[in-house]
Amino acid sequence: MSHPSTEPPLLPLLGGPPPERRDAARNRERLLDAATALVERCGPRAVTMDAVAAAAGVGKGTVFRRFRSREGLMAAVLDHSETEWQAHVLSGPPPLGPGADAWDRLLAFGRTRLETTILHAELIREADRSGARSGGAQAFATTHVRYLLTQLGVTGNLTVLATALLAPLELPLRDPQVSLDRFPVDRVYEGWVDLAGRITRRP
Amino acid sequence: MSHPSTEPPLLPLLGGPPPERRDAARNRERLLDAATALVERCGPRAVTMDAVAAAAGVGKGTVFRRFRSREGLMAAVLDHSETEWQAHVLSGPPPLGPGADAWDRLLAFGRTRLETTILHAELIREADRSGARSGGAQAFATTHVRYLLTQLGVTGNLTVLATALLAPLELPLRDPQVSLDRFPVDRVYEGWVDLAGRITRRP
DNA sequence: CAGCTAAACGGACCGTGGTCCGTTTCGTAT
DNA sequence: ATACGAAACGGACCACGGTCCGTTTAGCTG
Repeated sequence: MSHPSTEPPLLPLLGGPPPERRDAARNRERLLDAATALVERCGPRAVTMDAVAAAAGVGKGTVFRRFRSREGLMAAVLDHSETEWQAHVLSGPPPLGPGADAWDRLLAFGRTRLETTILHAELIREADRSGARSGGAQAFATTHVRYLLTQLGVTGNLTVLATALLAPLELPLRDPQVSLDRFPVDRVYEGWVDLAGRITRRP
Repeated sequence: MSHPSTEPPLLPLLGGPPPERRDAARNRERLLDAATALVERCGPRAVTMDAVAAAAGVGKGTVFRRFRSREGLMAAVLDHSETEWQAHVLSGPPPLGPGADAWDRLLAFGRTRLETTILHAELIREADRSGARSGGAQAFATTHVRYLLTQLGVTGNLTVLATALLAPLELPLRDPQVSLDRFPVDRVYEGWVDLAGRITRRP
């Protein structure tokens, strides 16, 4: 024990878990690409883990070590597809991005979130079997809505209020009737604006 | 074609689908009982379809003919466990049942629904993998909330408003932190009352 | 009661999600 | 360059959900 050189953490270990080995990172990317491609081509429902592994040229065990479960893999694919929207929300042009006042941002948020939900409906369902919803996607939306509500001077249990506000934006998941083919989606959005007005106590 | 006696429907076939054969009904009950018992003993997560079939003394195919899927079976068990609560809502004593004014009924609804959700959390998760939620349980809650909102003179898109109102009552499903061990559940209920006030535009 | 049909039955069978463990590879320390 | 421990790899393996189809049975008709 005379040589203290066996201690790896010379720096305070800022980044939490140790970094990924190079082969691991490479495989993660291969897998994500393969999965995305397969999902696009066949729809999420039809994609099997074996197929993803094969397409990525990797063993099945590797898929599960990286993504834990089928649900985890789908969540990763989803997150990846939603980064663009998230970027728009965080730093895109107003009214969705910063610059507009909070109410207008909220409305833009609702509209675009509703559209995105419809667009990714199948993938969301696959990524979120058994509503654990700890996945990045939901967390992002919740955080942002809480922020906007605060900006609007809303006080109270923000978790409850944000949950209430977000739920109807997921209606397309339950009711396949609600699609982009106009009619019902506009109706939902209209109702949602009313709801937002009530929750923020607008006259 | 001279004998028209081959036509079964002498009466206009009021009851929709034809009634169940006696053996089928018997097996449905056996299966429901067996499933309920197993769920109670081992928790829903651990109950396999083979086990239910065996415990009911029935072939596996029969389980699937009756309940379509594992999810369907769990939904049936859940429905059965929730009948008592539903009866209270429909015809029990006030303020949950009829007799009290709509606002008080709504509050009682929220309280008891929250408690019931916590009580049946695991079962609900198993019964509702991939939020189809066409199951009786959710439909009942939605219908009742819409009714109460109407009584309170709320106008607008009631589907959207009811969805918003019901969502936070399912928070325990997402956050295992929220349990009956007092603190957080009271906090959620408090927040929900505030939400209900906002949605019905109470001062 | 015999005969018939549609429905219900059961369990062998299949595909897929998930695990396990012997082998290989990476990164480092000497 | 070599040695070595930790981490990643791969694919055989298992369990469970769901289907299929040959067999049995309920309930009617004459």
